Amino acid sequence: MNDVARAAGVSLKTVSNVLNDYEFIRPATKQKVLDAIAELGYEANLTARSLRSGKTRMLGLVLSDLSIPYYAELASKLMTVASGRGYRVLVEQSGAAAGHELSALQGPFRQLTDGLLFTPLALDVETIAAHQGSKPIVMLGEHIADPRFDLVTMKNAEAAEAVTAHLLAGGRRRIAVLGASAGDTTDSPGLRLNGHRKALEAAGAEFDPALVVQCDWRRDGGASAVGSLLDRGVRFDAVFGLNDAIALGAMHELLVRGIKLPDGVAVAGFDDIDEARFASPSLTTVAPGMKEIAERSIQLLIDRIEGIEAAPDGLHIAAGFELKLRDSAP
Amino acid sequence: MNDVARAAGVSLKTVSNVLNDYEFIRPATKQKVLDAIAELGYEANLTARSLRSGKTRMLGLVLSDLSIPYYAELASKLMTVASGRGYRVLVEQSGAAAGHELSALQGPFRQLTDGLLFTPLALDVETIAAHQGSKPIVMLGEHIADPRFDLVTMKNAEAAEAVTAHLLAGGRRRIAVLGASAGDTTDSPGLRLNGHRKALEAAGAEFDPALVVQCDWRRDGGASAVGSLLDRGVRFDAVFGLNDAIALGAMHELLVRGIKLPDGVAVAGFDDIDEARFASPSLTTVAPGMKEIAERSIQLLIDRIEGIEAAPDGLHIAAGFELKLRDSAP
DNA sequence: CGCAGCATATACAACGTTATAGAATCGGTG
DNA sequence: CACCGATTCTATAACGTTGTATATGCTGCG
Repeated sequence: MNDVARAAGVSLKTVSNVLNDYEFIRPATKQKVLDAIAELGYEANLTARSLRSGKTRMLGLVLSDLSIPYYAELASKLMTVASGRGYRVLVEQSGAAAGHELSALQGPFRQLTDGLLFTPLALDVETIAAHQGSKPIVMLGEHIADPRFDLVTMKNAEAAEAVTAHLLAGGRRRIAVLGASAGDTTDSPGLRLNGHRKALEAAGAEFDPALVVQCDWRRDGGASAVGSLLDRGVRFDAVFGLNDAIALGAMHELLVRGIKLPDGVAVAGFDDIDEARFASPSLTTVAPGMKEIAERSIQLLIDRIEGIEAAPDGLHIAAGFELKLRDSAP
Repeated sequence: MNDVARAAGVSLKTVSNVLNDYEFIRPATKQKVLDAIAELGYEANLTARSLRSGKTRMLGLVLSDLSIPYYAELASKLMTVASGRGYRVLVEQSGAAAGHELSALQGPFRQLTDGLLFTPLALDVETIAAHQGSKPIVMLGEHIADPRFDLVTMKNAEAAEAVTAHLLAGGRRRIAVLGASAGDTTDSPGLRLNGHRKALEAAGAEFDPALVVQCDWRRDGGASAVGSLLDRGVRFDAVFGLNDAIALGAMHELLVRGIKLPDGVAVAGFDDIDEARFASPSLTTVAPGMKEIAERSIQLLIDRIEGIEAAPDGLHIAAGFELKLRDSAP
């Protein structure tokens, strides 16, 4: 920067002012500086800028594992949106382990970022509240629905209700639900299960707890969950996987066992990952407005970082959803 | 750091020395400093450290799009490996556009990272060579196989040869190859096609150019490629998708058109993404040693960064592969 | 014509760390 | 007991930027 200043015949600070769009600079001066910058191929040192300003223009994204398609697609969209606003995204994989989540919240990772997009899976609200630090955090997902935190999420209950309503409309009466959690009704599985039950009630259909199975939110979770139902001789004519991975795993297991889809059993999922469109049969599912989630969470986080006080604290945003009817449950 | 120094009754630099494992420090002094650090909850400022040392302990990863499962899985593994060596990975999506690739090579992104893992898809070798800068770069993939650059890749030709040999051994004679490129024989599609031809030759089978189709390396590419073959009435009894996404898309299209897998047409892919195991039928493919690729590329890049001169310049590493036989081509 | 007041540019210090060079301490040796 | 080398510690100056306060022109008004 010194060289640029000398070449342009101005002071160091004037160069800095030009770079920072300081208001009171004569056009002629500004042009001289810009010319000198172009001629010398100067690029500002971001590390020094960060040290002085206290900002890194990086957003932290904490998720369990990038190799999970839903998170990969989300991360990709978040990066694109952030990039348009002049920020980068630094990803940290927690493996859904409390220890990792905590260190992402407190440690060096936090220092490197101006704000956090956080998908807590293991930590509880109080622990997070106790270690939230001073920089802004926006929660993604449902695990933390607390008035103290900003939250961007999807319409879990409404969307799940729509899925079940669709299955019921198709004449299905015994709908197996795969991927439930252990009793919590405020996390994603809980909310989605609630939506499912609401649709059953609305249609006057019976809710049979024997049709609800807990499992990992992964393909093999869905495969073994549906397998266990079949092995135990539980009858069902539809499967609602609480996410697409579960539904796809279940679909695979059903096909392996010679069950026709969708005639024998209809299958529906949740998330609309890219893969759902190309499964065989293609998977009926719900698109939870991921683009909107990406845009609004980045927007909110950056507003908080830059001190724009548009929204009150603890803002909760739910993106719109869209039912995607495909061959697995037409 | 000043506060820690005061609390421990030593100088600023001694605290710094303790943090940097400087050799000549009395155990007693070191303990005093560590106690003071613990008591005050001090954490070193990474930005200041970077400014002074010129290192950020971040590695750049340039790839086209994180939402592509192969890249997502690779990125996930690279992050885990890097984390074990005390580095973070900063991802930049290029969208396979030359402009983005170039700015990842030169711009602020480069400044933020100590070294680059680069998957160039649009830029040619000479452009890269002209803008490579002074920090280390390790190439991932085949697009740049040049003695001037370090490269970590997979055994494309050998693995593809093994796939085709397997299809031939299963009695298939007319194998459609989906995802070829426009003539280049040194990129991934070219090398894999070469391996395919070598297997044909070894078995004395004829190579029919009409069976080779260019398409995008995505699900819809594979779907439309196999669709066009069927529409044109080209006969084939097997499909070799040059990556899994193509193969899965093709599989979907074949099933939609009522063709039985694997009886009517056998399908094989390349990459062994997680999804391949859970497709219906499960996809026969080749696992290209992604774990090994992640480990060795990070190892090599960090060695270059830290100035460990173990290997000569322009090192080329090819990870081992493993054929995964599944239901689509048993 | 002098001066207030705004527009424009600058000097200097500070952000928190590490590199360099040199000072203090210590045990052992001639 | 002076001196040497090895060990241990420290003072000072960077790294490259931006914030604060201040200086310098310039315009227009009384």
